[in-house]
Amino acid sequence: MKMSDIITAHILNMLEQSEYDTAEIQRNEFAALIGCVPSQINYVLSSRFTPEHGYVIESRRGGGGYIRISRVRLDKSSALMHIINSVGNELDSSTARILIENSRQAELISKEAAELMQAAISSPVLHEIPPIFKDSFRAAVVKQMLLALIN
Amino acid sequence: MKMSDIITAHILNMLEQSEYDTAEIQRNEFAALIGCVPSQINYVLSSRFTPEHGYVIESRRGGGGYIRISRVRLDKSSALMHIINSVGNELDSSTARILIENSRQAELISKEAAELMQAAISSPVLHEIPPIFKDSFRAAVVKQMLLALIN
DNA sequence: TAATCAAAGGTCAGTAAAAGTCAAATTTTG
DNA sequence: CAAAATTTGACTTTTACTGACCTTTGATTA
Repeated sequence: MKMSDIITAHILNMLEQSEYDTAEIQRNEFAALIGCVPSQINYVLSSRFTPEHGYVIESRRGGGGYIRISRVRLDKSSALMHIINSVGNELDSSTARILIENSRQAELISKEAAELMQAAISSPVLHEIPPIFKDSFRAAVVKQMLLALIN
Repeated sequence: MKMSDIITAHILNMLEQSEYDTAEIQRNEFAALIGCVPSQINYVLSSRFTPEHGYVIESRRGGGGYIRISRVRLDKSSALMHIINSVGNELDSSTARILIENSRQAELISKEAAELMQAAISSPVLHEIPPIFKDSFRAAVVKQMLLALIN
């Protein structure tokens, strides 16, 4: 396996562990741990953790220096999160449909995702559960599916 | 026997062995093994493993580079329809999860679609409906969502 | 306080390791 | 024989890795 892939995997793993999508390393120490030359860390960061890839790098030199890698939430994510939060515990049929259409219009979700969401709350599915639960079910499905698109 | 046929046979054989219809080679190494010039691998790939023939090629240059050949199913729709038909009126949690994972592995559905499907039948959603309805609900959701991907 | 030192991280250019391209030469096929 | 397919290798581009040297920062010392 390539050194750069190993380094990438390590960082990704740290980000995964982290609650705030942030990993902090000390370059020399980290390089020694993995067994590569320090400058290779920079290579990996600049080739695979760029802003285009959705990451932000901050660092500090000198004693007690560090390199911090953060996964940034794209704007879409926060917009979606906003929508999710606006959905209460119940969601009726037409509001749900409009919400999905609007998200699609705003390009927050793909055409495929929109179709999948409509399918998940379509009549054949609702037919399987008692009427009393429909609105809370719709709310839960829509929220969970939008949430899946953020992660 | 022609060199290009030998190369083709080797690749086909690797695909045959592979569980997920994917073969990965290193061009120089593979060429040396077979006893041909490296660029001939490209010739074979571009003349016999094209998308029209049902294959997708991915590659990476540089140290540790590779060429990956994958056989893609052209007939995704009928494969999906087959799966839909195999689902009865009830679907338990782990069978559903495996079904989605397999569809994903077989590249019948996108990563996003797989995540959306898992989200649609995740615990927070199921929590909204009485236990007795869960299995029939799962079956309906999965079928409707896969159906949406066909249309 | 100013000068100095040590401990980080940053940069860059050079080398190596792949894969890609293309056109000329050769072989196969109809 | 003529056209199509195959083979080859010289040259290009991309990606990975390394080490020498540079800059920044914080601490210590005269």
